[in-house]
Amino acid sequence: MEQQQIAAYLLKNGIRPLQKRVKIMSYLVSKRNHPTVDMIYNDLIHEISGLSKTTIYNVLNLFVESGVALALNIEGNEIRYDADTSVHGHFKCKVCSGVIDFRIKPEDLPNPGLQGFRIDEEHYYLKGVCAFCISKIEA
Amino acid sequence: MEQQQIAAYLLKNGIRPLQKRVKIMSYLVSKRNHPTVDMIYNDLIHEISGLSKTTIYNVLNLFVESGVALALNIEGNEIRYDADTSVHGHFKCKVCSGVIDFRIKPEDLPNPGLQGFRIDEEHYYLKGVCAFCISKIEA
DNA sequence: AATTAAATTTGTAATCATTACAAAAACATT
DNA sequence: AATGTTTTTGTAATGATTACAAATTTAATT
Ligand SMILES: [Mn+2]
Ligand SMILES: [Mn+2]
Ligand SMILES: [Zn+2]
Ligand SMILES: [Zn+2]
Repeated sequence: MEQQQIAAYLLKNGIRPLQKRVKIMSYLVSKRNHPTVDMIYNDLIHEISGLSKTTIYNVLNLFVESGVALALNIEGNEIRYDADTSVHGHFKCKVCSGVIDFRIKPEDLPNPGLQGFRIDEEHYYLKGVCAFCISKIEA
Repeated sequence: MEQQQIAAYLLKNGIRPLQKRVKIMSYLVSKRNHPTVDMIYNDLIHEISGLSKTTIYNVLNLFVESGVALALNIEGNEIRYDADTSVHGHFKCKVCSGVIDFRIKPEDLPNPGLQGFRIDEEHYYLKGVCAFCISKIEA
């Protein structure tokens, strides 16, 4: 996606499309790697000189509050971020610690039967070992 | 459940049923409140004199590794523990921060279609506002 | 283009949950 | 009781996140 499109997308969601915000969203959208703050920082520090980790925290928190990113809490010690806000599932591999998507139809998620509750977010997380790591172990 | 039964249950799962371990598991089983380490500590410190928070961490980690408890990472800044290791869903209320169960049939969870993957854990988390908090807000 | 006010970013310090570690205590075995 | 092993404890270290005030950038106005 072009930086232009990303700027327009942010603007439509009430976020002023400042340079660093566009770069961070652009990173999320293009890499699709469910990164941690540290991963984003280590990748973007080469591209954006004088980037602060605090800025990444600020921008990501803004993105989550504004609904243009999801914060994934698959494991207690790290938050991963996702620009894909559609309903989909996540698998985390214990070996390579990669997080990958799998598509699910929202209507296929089981009905919780919680009468009178307001549901804002649904997360479906799986943990295990990915096919790539299994094949490496067997070899 | 009796302390005797809990001791037998721990033993069956390869855990020596020491006093503090039995008390902590007994707490989890009877309260069913998905507590944090701090909640357990603040409740049990009255009952067990000289209890250390480190012990609770040690024991819970042992429980999770041994498969008699689940660690729930619904939000990034806290881990909650659950002695119910069956497949079921969790709802966390943003207002009262309570975590409640909802029953789901394992076979009702959508198929991720991850060919060649080994899946060890499945977590289905919902977030929102519970019926009780909604009724309080409306009143 | 210079002025100004508001919003954003930065760097550092503070916070909070968790883990590391070594000494003390409890436990089991002889 | 003596010995060796396991568990618990208390404190210090770690690591991720937030708080905060100063510096910078941005956008609007002269
Ligand atoms: Mn995703
Ligand atoms: Mn539960
Ligand atoms: Zn893997
Ligand atoms: Zn509530």
